[in-house]
Amino acid sequence: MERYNFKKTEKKWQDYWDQNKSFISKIDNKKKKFYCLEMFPYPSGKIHMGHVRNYTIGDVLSRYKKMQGYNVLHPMGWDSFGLPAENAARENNLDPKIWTEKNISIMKTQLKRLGLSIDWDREISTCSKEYYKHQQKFFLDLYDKDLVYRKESYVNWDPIEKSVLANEQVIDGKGWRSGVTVERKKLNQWFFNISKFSEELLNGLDKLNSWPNKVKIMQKNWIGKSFGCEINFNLEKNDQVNSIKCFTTRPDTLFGMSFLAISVDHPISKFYQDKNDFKKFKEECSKTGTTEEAIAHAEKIGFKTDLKAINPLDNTKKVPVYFANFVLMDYGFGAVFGCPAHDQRDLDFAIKYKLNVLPVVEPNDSADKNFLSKGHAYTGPGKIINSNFLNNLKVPEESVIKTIEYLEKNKIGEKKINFRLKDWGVSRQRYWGCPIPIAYDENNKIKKIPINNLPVELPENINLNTNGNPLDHADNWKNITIEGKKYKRETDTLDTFVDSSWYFLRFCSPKNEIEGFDLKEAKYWMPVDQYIGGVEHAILHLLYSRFFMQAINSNQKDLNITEPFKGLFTQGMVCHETYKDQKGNWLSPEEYETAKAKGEKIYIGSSESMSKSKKNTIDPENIINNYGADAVRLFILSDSPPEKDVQWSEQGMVASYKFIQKFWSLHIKILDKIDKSTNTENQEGDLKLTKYTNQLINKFNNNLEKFNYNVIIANIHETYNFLNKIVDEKFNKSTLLKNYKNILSIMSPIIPHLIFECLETLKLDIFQNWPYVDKKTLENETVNFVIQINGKKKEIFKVKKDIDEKTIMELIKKDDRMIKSFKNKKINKVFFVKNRLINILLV
RNA sequence: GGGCGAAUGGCGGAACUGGUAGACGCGCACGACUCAAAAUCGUGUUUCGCAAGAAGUGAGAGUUCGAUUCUCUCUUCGCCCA
Repeated sequence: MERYNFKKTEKKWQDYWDQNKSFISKIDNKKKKFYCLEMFPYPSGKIHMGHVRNYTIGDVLSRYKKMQGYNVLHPMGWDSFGLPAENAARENNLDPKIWTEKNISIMKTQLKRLGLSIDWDREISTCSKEYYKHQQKFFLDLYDKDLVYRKESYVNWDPIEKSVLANEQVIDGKGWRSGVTVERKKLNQWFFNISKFSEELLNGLDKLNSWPNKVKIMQKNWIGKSFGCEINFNLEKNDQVNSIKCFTTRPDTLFGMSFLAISVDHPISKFYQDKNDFKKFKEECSKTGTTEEAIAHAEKIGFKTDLKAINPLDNTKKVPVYFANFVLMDYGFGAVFGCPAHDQRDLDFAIKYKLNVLPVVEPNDSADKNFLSKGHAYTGPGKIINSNFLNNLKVPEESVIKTIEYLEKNKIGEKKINFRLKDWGVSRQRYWGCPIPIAYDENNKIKKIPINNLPVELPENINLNTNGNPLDHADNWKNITIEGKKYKRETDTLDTFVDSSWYFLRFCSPKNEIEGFDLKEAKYWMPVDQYIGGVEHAILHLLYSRFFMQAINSNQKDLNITEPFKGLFTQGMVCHETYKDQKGNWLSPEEYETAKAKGEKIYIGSSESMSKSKKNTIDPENIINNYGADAVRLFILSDSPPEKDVQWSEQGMVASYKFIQKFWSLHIKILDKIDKSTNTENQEGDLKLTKYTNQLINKFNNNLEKFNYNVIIANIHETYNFLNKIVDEKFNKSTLLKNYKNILSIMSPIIPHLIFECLETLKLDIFQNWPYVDKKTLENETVNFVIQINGKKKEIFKVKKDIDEKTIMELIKKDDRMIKSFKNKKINKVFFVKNRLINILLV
């Protein structure tokens, strides 16, 4: 018997798909479209297991939808701008473009070896000028619409990358890529006015029914809509300032106010900037970083001013004004009032500076009443106390609204909605990114690069070994003349998140030279029906893409699509055990094997997501070489639900490989069986086979729609076991062929190479349609009927369908074991559930 | 500190709207083939018990004839935010 040669067969079908352009997609108005998109990769050099998992999940879905008759768009491209290319180029003294293109070519070959049903004619690369040309146009469009602006602002400065990071790119006070503590720095920066769409981005979430709830909640929290009011605090007579404006969500705690805290960047700070102790304090604050998280963890420190703020509800009460490190200039107005009894941060601050603490909310639950003696601020429900005319209001239902009403009536404050979402800083001080199509005249006035001069191309052959941004030093490129006037180019390039914020649109018409996307094509293909990628992009990339769609839509109403991704699926990570030697160095799985063989002592650590830094990676290329693409696809889907992390297991991988081999052997047997069968055989067996097949299709349908791919793999194993068991029985030839064909068909999205080969040996069409379920055959004429005594399972009777209570009771009374159970007992009550069970309660 | 989610054999994990817990795979054990091993095939595998039987889905309660599934409290873990 011939062994299945995966190398030969997989190559054969991959070439076939390529040559026959099997997965090329075109608009077809007669067909329903299905746009399946996986997050495109960064061309780092080689594909990793995370890619394998991501693209296999998408491929299964694409192939399934195609078989169901959808016109499927399943493209692939490269998120090819970014720092690694610049670093690699610097280290190896070559052009980032060459490095990137080489990587793309390697990774493309690797992806093709997975047998993905991708329309490669639509391949795009964000670092190509054909792509970023349009991005520059978008930028200028947004600029015209006031959705892009330039301002001086404090930024998170990554000293390793020598670049600015967005707040979202700062994790634990450290750069998300470099892992180094970020610093504060003031720079002129370009911003996208994402906060203009705060309300739309928040409301849009409600319509996204096919998004994981988790992601929607994360976005909602990120946008952070809060309801409150702004209050104007008058200051005790002062020459320089009269009042300070604050935003608060808790105006109802005003009577508990014991200080006012303002940011060190607050306009008032200009009156203090010459004072040495203030300078020192400000410097101290700058060490904290600008993220909310860093601030929360840092010790609360303040700098007391000589100002006194007057409580607007009781002008006999005056409180000190402090500069404080926990107040940010870009949230609210850079000023908050402190009510220590009901805000932990304020309480910490008040204790440190020995300020008054007056409780103004009495907790509902008496157990909470002594909160202050425990050092806790109380933020829960209750009623207002110690607050004059506000007393006895219910917190929070009445208190906030009633206080705001009062403040508005007396013109002290105003109702206000505040968002946590800040504008998106897109300037990066790097070479390898999309140039910003802007120049400055000698007065530093902004000049848009004329459309005809686009794209602004990156200069080639420039020195990357400079301090800071290499473009700053590229004088030939930087100095330009437009319409006879001299200008200097903007040398910042765009954050790479900009590149990925509209690539899904580009895929609709990737070769259009005039526009970023063709309206007709975009209207047909958009939105993406199923987007698949890692949950790590739950906030940034998805929010930015949604912003872009809003912005484009406000520009081009005809498109009439505000949400780019109709469905979202976030897959889990691929994990592997970690190993360390005695010196504490990480070991790769191969090094671990070698060291173990030598008898060295190795520490086996927890299983963690595969990463180069922990060396616990497995190279997909080796795996494909050893076991083949189908086996890898099968394994990567088999062990865990796709949304959860999966544990890489060599044994599991081998099992999948063996399964492919086993299935091929079985296929040879079935081929022979079909050959030798005639058209008159074994009614009972035929029915059994037909029934099994239909039930299987039904299971596949349900499980595929719900992304239960691991269960599908279990179904495939069961099917093998079933076929293997019945292969020696006799069947009607056409029944056998038809059912077997359907079984093969539904397996083909998972292990396409093997199945195409099987279908070919059967001389059948290799592109099968998805089979329909024959509903009639789903029903069984017998059921397994459960007999319970006092709610516990005792027996299972195989009985005719729709058996009634009386008949089943007769059967029970004849059954020996049941008779034993009934001995000396009386039947108290009987619960009968049709076709399922009977529960007999005995006393 | 807040939000969301999870917890099922030695392991990864199944179980439709409350109705046969442990599908499928790994591992393990035994058997067949073999001089032997690997590979392959077969059988078994929640725990306790020789068995009859009993217990059993993180812990504890509740609702129900019946709870892995619903409710409450707690523990641990994960993710996000502070």
